[in-house]
Amino acid sequence: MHESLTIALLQARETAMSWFRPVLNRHNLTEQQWRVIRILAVHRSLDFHQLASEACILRPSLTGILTRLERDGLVWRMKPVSDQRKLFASLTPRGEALYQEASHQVEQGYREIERQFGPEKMAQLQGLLYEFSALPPPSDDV
Amino acid sequence: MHESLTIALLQARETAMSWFRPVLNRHNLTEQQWRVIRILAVHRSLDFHQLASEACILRPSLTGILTRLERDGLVWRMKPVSDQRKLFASLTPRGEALYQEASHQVEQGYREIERQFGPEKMAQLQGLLYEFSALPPPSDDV
DNA sequence: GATCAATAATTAATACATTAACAATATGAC
DNA sequence: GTCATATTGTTAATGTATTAATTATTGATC
Repeated sequence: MHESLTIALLQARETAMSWFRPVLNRHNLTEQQWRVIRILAVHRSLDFHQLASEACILRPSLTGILTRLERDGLVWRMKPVSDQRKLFASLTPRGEALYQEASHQVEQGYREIERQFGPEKMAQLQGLLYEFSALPPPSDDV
Repeated sequence: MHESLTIALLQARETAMSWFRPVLNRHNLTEQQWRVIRILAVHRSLDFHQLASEACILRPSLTGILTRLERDGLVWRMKPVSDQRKLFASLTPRGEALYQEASHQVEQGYREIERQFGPEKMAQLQGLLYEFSALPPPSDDV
C-alpha cells in the first residue's frame, strides 16, 4: 500500500501557505485571487483560458473570481471586438499597486522558507515537482 | 523573484489526481470523502480532531463531509458517553466494502505513476515533501 | 444568406474552504 | 455546589471546486 502522494502534496502546500496566508489576509485576498493577480502582473493582459490554465483554476470558478476582483476594483475585464466570445483581463492601477506591496512580503516568505529548508533541497523539490507535472496524462483505458 | 512553489505543488497534485479522479468518480466519491474513508479504513475509529488533521480538512468542512457520508450510509458518527463534546467516526460495513473495491484501483494508479516517474524519484519526492512539511511554522512577527 | 457545427464563457447544483462567531459540554477555583 | 474558563464541534457568511447543461458568438457549409 502506497503512502498517499496526494496528501503529502497537500500537506506540503499547507506548510508553504502558512507563510503566505498572513500576508494575503492582511490584504484581504484569497489564495486564488492572489494567484490571478500575480499572473496578470507578469503578463499585463491575458485571455481567460490561459489565465485559468496558469492559475490552476477551472473556468467556472474563474468566472466568479474575476467578477469579484472587478467588483473590488483590482481587475478589468474586456472582450476583443474581433471575437466577442473571448474574454481578457488585466490589472487596474490599484491592482498593480496592491501587487507591488504584497509581492515584497511574499518574497520575504520565500527567503525565510529557503533559509529553513536549504536552497539546494528547495531547488531539488521544485525540479521534481515540475518533472512530475510534465508526466503524460493517464490513458483512458482504466 | 521566486517561481511559485505553491503553484508547483498544486500542479503536481493535479497531475497525480488525474490518475485517481476517474476511480473516485466511478464510485461517486469526492476527493475529501475518499481521504476520510481511506483514513478511517486504517484506523477503524478516529476522533474528529485527529481525522481532520490527518485528512487535511478544516473542522467546519469536516462537519459537513461526515454528515453527508453518514447520510450515504458509509460512515457512523458517535459521541462517547464520557465526553459528549467529542465525536468519533468509523466506517459502516458498506463503507468498508467500498474502500476495498476502490483501494485496489487507486493502487493501480500508483503503480502506473511509479512506472512512469521511476520509483527512485518517486521516493525522493515523497521524502522531500515530508521533510518540507515538518518545517517549523513561521514566527508571528511578520 | 440561412443553417449546422464548433468554440468560449457562463449558469446551475452540489460539495468544500476559510474565517469568525456560537453553543454545548466539561473542568477547576472558590 | 456555583461560576468563570477552557474545550470541542457547529453554524454562518462568503468564496471556490467540480461536473453537466446552457448560452452567445463565430466559422464553415450549402
